[in-house]
Amino acid sequence: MRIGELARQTGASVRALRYYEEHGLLSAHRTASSQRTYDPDAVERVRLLRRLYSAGLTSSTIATLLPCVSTPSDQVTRQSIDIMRREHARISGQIADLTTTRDDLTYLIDAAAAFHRDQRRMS
Amino acid sequence: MRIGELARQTGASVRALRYYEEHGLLSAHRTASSQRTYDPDAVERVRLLRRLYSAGLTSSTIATLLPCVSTPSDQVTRQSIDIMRREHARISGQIADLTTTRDDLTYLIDAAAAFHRDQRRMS
DNA sequence: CTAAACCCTGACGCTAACGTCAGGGGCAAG
DNA sequence: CTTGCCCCTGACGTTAGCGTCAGGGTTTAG
Repeated sequence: MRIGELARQTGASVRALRYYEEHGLLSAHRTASSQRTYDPDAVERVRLLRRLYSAGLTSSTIATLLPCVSTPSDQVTRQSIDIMRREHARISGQIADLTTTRDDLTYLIDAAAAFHRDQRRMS
Repeated sequence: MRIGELARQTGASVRALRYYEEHGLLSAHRTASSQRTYDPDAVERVRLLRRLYSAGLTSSTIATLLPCVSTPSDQVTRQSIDIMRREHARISGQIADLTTTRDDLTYLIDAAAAFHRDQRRMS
């Protein structure tokens, strides 16, 4: 598949896909005319990348960890384990914060909606 | 309390606190010489701001919601309720993604650590 | 009184993850 | 052949949330 198709199937922009490649996170074959061609499993790869990005990892962190993900327990170093532990802790903390915030919002929405109903009843 | 003290108690930088004020998220009294002075409850306010930021809200989104937070069920509009609902959904999704990613990491760390132990045993 | 530590207002700098534009090919249909 | 749509490589633009520096007052301990 070509880049436009991959973009459609993953929700990533064409620019973003080139960016991922530029940073060593995604590879492509090339046709004689230099057009990128992707294997079907690139779709899953890109979805993984997007999850990692949205989890707050940076390109270079992802680049360090990807060898572990694609060929588990092969390119493993003490350093990569440390990075994973740090990210694990960071993400756990972030989940806790987000949960707090979400609960705050739940409370606020309930209160606000109730108030809003009352207001309508009064008018 | 002055700005440096507030920074220490919240973990935010002095620059960040001024930035929050600049965007209408934090208010301060001023001494005759223009130095900012904060009420004690500014500490909690700043902590709330940081949670919201780390939950991925932007300054302008926070600015829209803050009236609801500080004076619950007062400045409530349909619009602000919609915003809160959208953010609530977004955050829920983000928590799910983060949980997936964290579980992936847990698995990888276990596998990697085991492999690493084996490697040492072999050498 | 004076030095150290703190605060003020601009205003330019920075990074990440792309957006966007310029300029130029490639290929299938009609 | 040409119209239309997709693709290529630079390379500059953008946005948010601060960092940092310049130049200049202020507060406090001794």
